[in-house]
Amino acid sequence: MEYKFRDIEKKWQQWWKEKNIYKVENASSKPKCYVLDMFPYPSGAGLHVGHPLGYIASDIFARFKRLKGFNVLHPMGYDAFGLPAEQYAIEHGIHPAVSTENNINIFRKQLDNIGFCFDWSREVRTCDPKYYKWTQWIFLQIFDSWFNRKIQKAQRISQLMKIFGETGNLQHEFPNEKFELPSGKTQFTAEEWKSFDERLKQEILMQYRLAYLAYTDVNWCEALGTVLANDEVINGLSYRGGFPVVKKKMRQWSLRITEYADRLLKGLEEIDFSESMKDIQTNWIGKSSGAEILFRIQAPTQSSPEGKESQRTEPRYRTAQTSLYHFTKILAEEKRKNPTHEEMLMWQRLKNNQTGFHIRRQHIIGAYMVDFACLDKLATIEIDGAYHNEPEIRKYDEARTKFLEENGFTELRYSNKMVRADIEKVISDIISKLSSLPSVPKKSESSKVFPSGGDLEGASFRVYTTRPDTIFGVDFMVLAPEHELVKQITAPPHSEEIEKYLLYVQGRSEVERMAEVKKITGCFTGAYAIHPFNKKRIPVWVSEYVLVGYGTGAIMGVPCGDERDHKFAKHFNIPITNIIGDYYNGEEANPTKDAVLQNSDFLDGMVMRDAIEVAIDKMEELKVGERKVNYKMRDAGWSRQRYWGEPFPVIFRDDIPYAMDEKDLPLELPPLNDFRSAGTGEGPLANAKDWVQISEHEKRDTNTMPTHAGAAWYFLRYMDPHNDKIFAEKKNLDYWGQVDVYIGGSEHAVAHLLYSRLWVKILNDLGYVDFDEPFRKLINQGKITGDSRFVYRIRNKNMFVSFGLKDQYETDPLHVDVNIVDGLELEIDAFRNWKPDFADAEFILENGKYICGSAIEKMSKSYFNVINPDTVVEKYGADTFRMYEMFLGPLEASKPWDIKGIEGVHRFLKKFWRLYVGEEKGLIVTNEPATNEELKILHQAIKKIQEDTERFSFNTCVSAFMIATNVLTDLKCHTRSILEPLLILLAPYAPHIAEELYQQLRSSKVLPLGEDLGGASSVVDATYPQFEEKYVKESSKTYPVAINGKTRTELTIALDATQQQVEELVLANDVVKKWMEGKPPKKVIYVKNRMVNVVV
RNA sequence: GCCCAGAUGGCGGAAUUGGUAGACGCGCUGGACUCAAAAUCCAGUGGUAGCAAUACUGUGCAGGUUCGAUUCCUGUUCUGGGCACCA
Repeated sequence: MEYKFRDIEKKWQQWWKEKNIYKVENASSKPKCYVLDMFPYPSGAGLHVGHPLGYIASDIFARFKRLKGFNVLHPMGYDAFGLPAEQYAIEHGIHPAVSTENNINIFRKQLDNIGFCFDWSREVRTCDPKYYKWTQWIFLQIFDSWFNRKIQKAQRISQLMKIFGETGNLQHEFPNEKFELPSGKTQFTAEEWKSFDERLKQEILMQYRLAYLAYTDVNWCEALGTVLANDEVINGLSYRGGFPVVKKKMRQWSLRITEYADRLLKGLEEIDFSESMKDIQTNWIGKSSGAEILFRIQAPTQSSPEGKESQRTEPRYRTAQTSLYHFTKILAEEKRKNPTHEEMLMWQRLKNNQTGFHIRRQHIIGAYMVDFACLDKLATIEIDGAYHNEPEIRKYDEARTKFLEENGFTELRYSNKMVRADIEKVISDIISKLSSLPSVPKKSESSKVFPSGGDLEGASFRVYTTRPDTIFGVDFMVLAPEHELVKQITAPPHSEEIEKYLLYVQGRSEVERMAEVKKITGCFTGAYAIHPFNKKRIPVWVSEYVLVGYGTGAIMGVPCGDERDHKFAKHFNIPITNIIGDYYNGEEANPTKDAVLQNSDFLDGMVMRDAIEVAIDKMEELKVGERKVNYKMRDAGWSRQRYWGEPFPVIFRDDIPYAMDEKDLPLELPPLNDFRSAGTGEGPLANAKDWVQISEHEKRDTNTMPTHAGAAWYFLRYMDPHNDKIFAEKKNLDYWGQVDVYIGGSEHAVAHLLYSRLWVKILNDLGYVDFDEPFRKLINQGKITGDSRFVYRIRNKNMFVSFGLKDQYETDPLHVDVNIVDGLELEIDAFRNWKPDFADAEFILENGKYICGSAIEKMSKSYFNVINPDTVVEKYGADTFRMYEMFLGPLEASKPWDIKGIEGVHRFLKKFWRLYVGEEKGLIVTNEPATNEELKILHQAIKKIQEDTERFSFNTCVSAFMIATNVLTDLKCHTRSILEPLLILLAPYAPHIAEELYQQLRSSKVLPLGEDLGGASSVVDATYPQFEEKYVKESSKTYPVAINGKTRTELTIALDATQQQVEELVLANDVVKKWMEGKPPKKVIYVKNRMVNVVV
């Protein structure tokens, strides 16, 4: 009987399905094992041979564990929300739900073809309302939580409110250091808390919530009217269309993951992730410790910005008419303390540069006071209340408008009603109007307003440094271009240059800004900072290599100790102070901590390492700085301006977000046909007006959650996938617990893996799950790359030249479908039929053949190098495919797909088959007793395969199967007691052939299955064979014998030989004697079971 | 740029703690079976020299530690990955 793999595989796949072989129960006396693949996104392109690599590995492991007596949870489902489906909908008008469903069906068919043991009764899809109901529910739990730093745990908001009612926030400072109350304070007492109105209370609580709203940057493309993902932006231009992209602030949800930075770091110590994965996460979190130092700004003088110090204490800012200054100033201060409700609302949104513009409130211009002013853009913003409607006031208003116009101001007006109804619209209108205004006319004499020098009374900024010991080596300061002080402190002679520079930086990505170290850019602001200790004047620069989001957005430049600072100083000819003596050679910076400090005032003579603490202590003593732990990680942006994601389960009542009632979940996506964004920066949901606007005072969020949301907890849902009372029953969560083995690509290193770790930690804090880390062990499978083929077209001709001759012509390489290339030789007829353009193509051949070029690249449709697993399975069978994918190399390594080697694996399975089944006779297994040699082969295989499977070294397992099969074939072994255990060993790898042979053995009357292996109804539930040492034990070993480390001969020596016996035996050997050339042996090294070495 | 991983025959790879480098498979060469082919089987296969025994050489490159290094250390070159909205 032939090995008819196609029939066999179809038959058993069907049988497994009918018998529900892969259904897993939540209750079992067996130990549990949870084997999980990373959630796949069902893309329209379907699976290529690279995708199943991890699935095959996890499938083998799951089957292996089941044979070993575990209750194994091995589920599969779909991360079905996401951008590609939405983009497809925009381009083809097909609803994401429809294309996603189609894609899932294709995906499923491809998976089924490979014979995986998934329990499909547990399938989940993130886009299913029954699923995302619980995604929303968990989001609400996060929204209803805050992080108590004292106990390093999340607690309910009600707990926080109770604390506020008792002690205010004196025990729990605002997590966001920049936040301040309308009074300008950052602390409040219990009494004050009680006196706050609802709006302020909610605003304060928002500062603590683990899911919170704030203004954060997006990539905004005005021309496309949409927000773009980072990888849709290239060199500051949109990927589609090449339109300019700028950073824009939008009010969005964030998760306060920064509060968990320390716990996420600590958790890494107890989980089994690869070192590189831990490194990536550690870097991402980016914990460092050092000091935050306060630098005061010295205001530049108008007349001589670079000149000598001015002692002026009066503010330089002179928009106010001098005679009225004091009067209006008092008035302004008065008004600031008693803002109207709407003014306060606005101020919460406008302050602290949230809009990207520096806006002041109750500002005096001339003799007039405006509600808000953006002086960089010469714009004022008025909130028009009833107050302004009185005739007298109106007259005043008109005079003011006239005055402002004459002085080049643009006035923006909004009614109180508008502010109350839709503040978002007002804010986004302000942003867009301000964006369209030119920045302050630089040399306008008519204007009484100068863009700089103002408000500098007490102006200061903070820098974060890990090297406070180098404080006396500071030669310059650098602010991030986005730093809020930049425009304020820039002196007029420099403002044009700065403006230009800021424009340049706006179009640069962070990676570009960090990466290009050779290209040094920057711009002097004209301002000086004052050294906190020696009061030296330090020039303040702006440069793109400082990022606003990291630390304080400002650094102190220490050229002798930091290479980047050094290059900067050299490039701009800034004099360099040497504080490390000989350690600095004048050519390059030296980041040492071992130097003895010089030129460093009170730190002189100290080793840098020790000076760090001394410097910080002194700073704290003088109140110019403080000890500080810093994290590179920022809070996670959780809003997407997209349709195809989970809607936020919140309702805005008068712009204050409130959690939806749990019983109203899920909040389903409204039906929509047009998925283009609203053009205002809002997502497509803004077009569903009825859905968004619930009532006059109630609105929904038009954003949706990122795909990370559904994927942050799906592994919990598999434990109880159909529960409609809770996301998963506690007893199931307790039984299955952590994922024991998680297999997937390293591309998820920071996003998915950090967010799911975060969600589990929060659920753990809130008492829903008992574990703190979701994944006990993580394995990153490598990628299978494609092997592309190229043809070379002669420019402007429909003529193609073979690879070896292409250099004689001017050619362009074109990707050619790998399916019409045999090795490197192009099938010319197939090529002509491939595309109409090539029907008349002519060829220049070498040796009568057209030879293609080749390259290893990502497997991608656009490279025509995609191999569909279906075609491989059709030709060789699923078992061959599974084993070949494993045989290609180590699971974690990336490797190119090469179909050639698959023949060898296929041949192995045929050879394996022939151990059991004769060509004509059918089953040829006998009950002969096994020989010692056969038993040795079997038990060597059991040991090797068991150990290697446990450590995910599947490629060496395949080799081991081949070796065993080769030797047993040579021995003509057909013994049941050898072949039956061997079959079970193979079952995880090649389940179909194993099931077929197992069932043949079972149904054979003369050959009842061995009781010790379970005699189960399916090979899936057989018992894994037990390794027995006695069969592989040997009494002697053939040792390599080396003289001076070079192997010269072999000797068989008894394993229990003593050192002395070995020495005698070895020295008596002729070959050894020859190589010793009569010299006496210095030493004989004998390592038992390894080797012998004679040193002469 | 920063961080990480990797480099072994013509190819994919093996060598688990420093102990016979190249297991296993592909490819290639020769042979058996066959009218022929496919399939299957047998033998050989890192390089150089040699009929052979054997010798020398060999794990990206340059050094070092060691009786002994693919493995450990230092430096270096190249390749791949990550660096915050693809998933």
